Amino acid sequence: MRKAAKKPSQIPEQRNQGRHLVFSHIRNNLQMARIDIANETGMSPATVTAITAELITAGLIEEIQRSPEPGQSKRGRPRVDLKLRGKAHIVAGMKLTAKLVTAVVLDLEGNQLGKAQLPTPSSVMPASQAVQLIKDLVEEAAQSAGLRSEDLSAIGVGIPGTVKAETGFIDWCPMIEEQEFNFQQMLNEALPMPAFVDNDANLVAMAELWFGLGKDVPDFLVVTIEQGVGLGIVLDGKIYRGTQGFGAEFGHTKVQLEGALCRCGQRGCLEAYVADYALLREAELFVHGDKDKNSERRLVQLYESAKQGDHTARSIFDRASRMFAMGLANLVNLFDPALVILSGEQMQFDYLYAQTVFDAVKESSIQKGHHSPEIRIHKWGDLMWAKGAAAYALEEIVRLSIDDLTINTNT
Amino acid sequence: MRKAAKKPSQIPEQRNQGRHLVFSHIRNNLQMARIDIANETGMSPATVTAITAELITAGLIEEIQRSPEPGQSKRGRPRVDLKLRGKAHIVAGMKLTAKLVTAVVLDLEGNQLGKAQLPTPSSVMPASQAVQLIKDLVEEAAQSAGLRSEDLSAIGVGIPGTVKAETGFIDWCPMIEEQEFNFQQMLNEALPMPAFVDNDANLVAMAELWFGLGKDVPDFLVVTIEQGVGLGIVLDGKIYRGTQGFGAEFGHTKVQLEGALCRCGQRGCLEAYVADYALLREAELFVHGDKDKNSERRLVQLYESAKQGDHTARSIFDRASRMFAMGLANLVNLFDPALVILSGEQMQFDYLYAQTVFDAVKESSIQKGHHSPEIRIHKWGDLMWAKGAAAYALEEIVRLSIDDLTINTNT
DNA sequence: TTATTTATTTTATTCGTCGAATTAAAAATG
DNA sequence: CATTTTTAATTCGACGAATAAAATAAATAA
Repeated sequence: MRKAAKKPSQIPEQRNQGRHLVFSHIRNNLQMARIDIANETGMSPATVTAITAELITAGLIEEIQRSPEPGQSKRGRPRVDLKLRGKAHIVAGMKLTAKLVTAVVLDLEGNQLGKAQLPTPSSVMPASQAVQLIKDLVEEAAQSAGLRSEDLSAIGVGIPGTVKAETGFIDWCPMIEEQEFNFQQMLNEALPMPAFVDNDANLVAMAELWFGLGKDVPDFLVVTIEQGVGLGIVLDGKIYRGTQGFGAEFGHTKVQLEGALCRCGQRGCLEAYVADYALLREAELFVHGDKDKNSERRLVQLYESAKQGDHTARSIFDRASRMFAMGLANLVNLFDPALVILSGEQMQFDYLYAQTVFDAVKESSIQKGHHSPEIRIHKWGDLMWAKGAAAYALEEIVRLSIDDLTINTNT
Repeated sequence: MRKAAKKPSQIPEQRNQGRHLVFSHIRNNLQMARIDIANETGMSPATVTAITAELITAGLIEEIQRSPEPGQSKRGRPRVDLKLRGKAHIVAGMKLTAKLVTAVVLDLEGNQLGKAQLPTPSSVMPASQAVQLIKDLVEEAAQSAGLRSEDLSAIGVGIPGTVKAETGFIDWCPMIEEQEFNFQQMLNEALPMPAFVDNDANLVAMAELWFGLGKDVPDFLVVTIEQGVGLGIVLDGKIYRGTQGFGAEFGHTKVQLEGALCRCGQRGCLEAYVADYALLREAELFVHGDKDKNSERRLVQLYESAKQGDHTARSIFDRASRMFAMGLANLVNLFDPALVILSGEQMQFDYLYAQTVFDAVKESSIQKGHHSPEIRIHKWGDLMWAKGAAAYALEEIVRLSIDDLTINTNT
């Protein structure tokens, strides 16, 4: 018994697949003509006409006049491009961290219509307070876009911890007091629009998939370095979440037996070597004189020292980058991805994104008859995570819209 | 452009999917009635009748009388079970190693009809010689089953190295002199039946998927310890091969920065701590007196010493098992699988399969709100790898048979 | 023997895709 | 400027596949 039995019959399912296929092709290419959709998907032009007509009626896509080709002018009936209709859905995406909650408002085309930020009242809070916080933030974000929160079709929420994305059930979240509860359900009850909750590590992958470097690549990995080390896995165009919605704990893969203590309580985690707190912990032992109270500034100072050739500071970053390279190499050896994206906001600590790291990764991968995957660095604005959450909301709400289409057409 | 355009139209494709679905359900359950297939797949009974009729006509499945239920006798028309028809396809599977080539003959039901073994003439040989070797072995295996090689529908071949399974193209193989050539094509030209070539690490996973513990689990990992350390990844019921057909190099993930030298030339590979040669290498430094020429016996001696409490011998195995646990924990953290199967033939060195290892894995995985995956040990006979190769051949030949059905029905 | 129950098959209908023919909208031609 | 050519998009009829509903089959219970 490979999969649970499906209730709905198979016939409308076929059409539904077609609709999703057409939609995702238009989304990925930003705009394209029906004939190109037919060619790329292998469907007949007749079918494409039928499906696009449905999607236009539903308001999900619209026609635009193709800007005249700069190249040779061609004869024949000009192709009419289709593109997503931004106004079809406007969503908010937000990311919760211990210090700050950030939200962004996007339309279906990916245009940023507004944003908002609030300080997190306390590093741990009851779920009800988190719901209220999100509610306030949605309101503020909507206002910044000149909208009311009722105008939003959905919201996406990214949190640290263990989340079963299909249901929005939280097993455990460092920011919330409760454990094992359905956060998504709570949000749905408190908010006027549907909410979708996912682990924040997956959000950057989602952002890359919708708006970034992963648009044309079906299999890639996204590694982020923030406070911790995150990993998003995209296989066959979909986020891989593991069987418990808990895969991709890259930051806690072990790179050293009985190694440095990690904040998760274990030893030898990659994070315990490359995360901010790991670097500062080492620096404490050597830095004398006045210490800046602000940990972020202390880190910048450490980095400056290293760049100016301070031996101790240098060795701290050296070890971190070697460990990071080792972890990356392990990923490459296990997944054999087409592309690895190093994605982050604060790319100031570029020692982790240096050529020496890439070289080390390449050397640590099996080489015989094998090309190293492309490793690309992608600097994002500070709203990246929130955008990923918004992308997740868009994906889900579009899925619902298209599925609804099936039901309504059949009545 | 997510996927290359497909030429064949979509209509027969739908039916083909249905056929594969029905077939795999029967295969997984060994035998089941039409009504159960309908319930589990969500298809209507009418469709199941149509598809099973096709498959019966094609000779791939057959009806059997259901053995009367031991429980309460039920009223109504009795269900008629369907099962695979063993005689539909008989295949050989074989595994090539530096010392021995092993073959097994299976029918579609998984019955073992024969087997054969030959010593490998030399540890490295030209491809043409490998082809001849396989040809001889197929002949011998067929004879042992009372068949001629012409009676075989296909053969599956597992080799170490880098193989692109879709085409059977070998990038590099430690046993063969040539590099970057299409081995499958060579075999097809030399043999009367189609051949399918894959990396041997995937074969055990295939064996588990068809005949073993993975039958009911769509996502699992298979770890093998032989000379090296192998990993097969099964996601969504399919072998995951990475973008270059080169994923799952678990043995060469790094567990120690600048660590022990591996035979691959790199340092710190897991294999360099747990493989046979790694253990012997350490033992050399301490064992005095007469050395047994046979490395396998030396290893057994070392193991005996450890069991009898020899401190040095013990520490060698200790470190190996700790490293192994670390590598396993990394897998669990990255993939979050439902099941990890430790599968092997020679399970004599059970220090790697000990409870302490499992405990260490559990402790090295993030635990909050999260269950450790089941870790199961599966001892197979010595033909396991060859059976996996046969399973691969069966899978491919069945796929061809079913796809042919589409074409022939439409004429 | 008849009624009941359950599995399977048959039949009529519906849905979806496709090929072919048609229409649409442009440039090239004369 | 009308006509031809070219390419895109749409329409239409046919066909394949899945389904619901009805019919049939094969057993047990009464």
